[in-house]
Amino acid sequence: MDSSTATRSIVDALTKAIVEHRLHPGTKLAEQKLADHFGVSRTLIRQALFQLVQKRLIRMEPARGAFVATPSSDEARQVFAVRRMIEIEMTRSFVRNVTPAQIKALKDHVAEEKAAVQRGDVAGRTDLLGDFHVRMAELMGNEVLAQMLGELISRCALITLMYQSSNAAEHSAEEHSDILKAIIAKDEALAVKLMDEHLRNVEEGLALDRKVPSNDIAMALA
Amino acid sequence: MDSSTATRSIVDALTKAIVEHRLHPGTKLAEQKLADHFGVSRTLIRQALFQLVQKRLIRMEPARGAFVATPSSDEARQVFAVRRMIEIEMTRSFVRNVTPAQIKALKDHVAEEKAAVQRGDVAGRTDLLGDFHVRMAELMGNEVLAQMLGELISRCALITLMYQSSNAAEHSAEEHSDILKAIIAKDEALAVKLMDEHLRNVEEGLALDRKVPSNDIAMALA
DNA sequence: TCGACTGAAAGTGTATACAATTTTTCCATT
DNA sequence: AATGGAAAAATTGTATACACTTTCAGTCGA
Repeated sequence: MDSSTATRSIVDALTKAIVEHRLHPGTKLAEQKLADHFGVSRTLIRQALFQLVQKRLIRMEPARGAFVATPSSDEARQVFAVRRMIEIEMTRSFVRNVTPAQIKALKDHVAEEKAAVQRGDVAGRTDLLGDFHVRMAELMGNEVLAQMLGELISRCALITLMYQSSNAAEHSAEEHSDILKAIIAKDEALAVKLMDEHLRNVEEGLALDRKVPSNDIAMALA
Repeated sequence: MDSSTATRSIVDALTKAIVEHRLHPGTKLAEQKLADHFGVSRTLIRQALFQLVQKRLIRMEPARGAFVATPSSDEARQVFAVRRMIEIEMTRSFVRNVTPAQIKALKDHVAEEKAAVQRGDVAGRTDLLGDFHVRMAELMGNEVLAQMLGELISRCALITLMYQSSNAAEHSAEEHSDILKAIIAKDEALAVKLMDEHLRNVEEGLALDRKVPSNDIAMALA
């Protein structure tokens, strides 16, 4: 009946599966299998897949099908560069207009993060760490910003899975806490500096130089 | 044959038509008419429309069809706010790493802008004015950035059409020229300041407070 | 004349059919 | 056993069919 809702729910489900690492980079997404799983025809699956291509979460190869995206290290660096651009200014703007309610919301969020870290809930922690940034955007009341940042962070979820090194962002939660303190103190320069460093730390925690297993023989031997 | 290419070309054609103001905000996009026009079945049109929804260039109403988007003034302000966030930092980063080749490319672009202004080529001018910003992103070699900024500027094309006031950004070309001068002088602070002001000028040149003709009677009478 | 009902026309939402391509399987050949 | 290749199976790309919803025109009644 309602077109948007049907395919949208498929898009959401697949997005969630990819972001939550239940579908790994490179995985083939066969249309009929997805159709069977969701109990719909391939038509709707196809519509959903094309939307996921736009979100850069999958890629489609002509006549070969859809695959979960495998972002290159170059792309990863670019995504982080854009995140820094957006989030530095977002932080600046946030500090300037911050309200008590916003501070409380972020405090609650950081508390949740710490709780997840404490109880060793890796999946929950990863989720929450990304959400902190989207939460800031939402709290600013800028849906366009929240939307764009959300998409960038979805891509970061893929990137993280591909390039995660052992010493992956362990202290992100602490860094969030520090950023929040600077925000509360209305120390614009410090908050911006901490946010910039935080994002650089996350990026440096990745092994972006590591060779990624490739199916392409030509590339592997280059 | 090649799926991506077929529907992609439809997406591109429709995007171009919307951005170039050949399709006005609110226009109904009937699937069969589009299918006839492009000489394909509704299946492909549908796939294209769903992608355009993701690009926020159209909206789809359940069982009622697709319409060219009519961004609200709130959304317009948010889009500009995000543009400022991105472009301020982009400018900063650009100045820091600028090369002679990049300067030449921007000089050429500004020259084209001025030529378009001179000969009263309104359509060409509008195009070029947006392209200046995307061009900067491209020159930085960050495709992710260029892509995102491109999408934001596409939305600005719609916004401009809806809220354009008489004294619309006449001197954008000059402002671009001034920004470029600051870049050449490697005056980071000035370049950033000029870019910020430029984007604010463009936004203020719009009549975002003006009531927009609405088909929704309830809203029109509110 | 105006308004509400009714049926037809048009349009959307989804499934299915079918051609074209890719992948797999299996057998023959070296 | 390894290689090559042809037939079969599976998968994608596109069109079409059909149910359901909205829109519109025309008619009837007040």
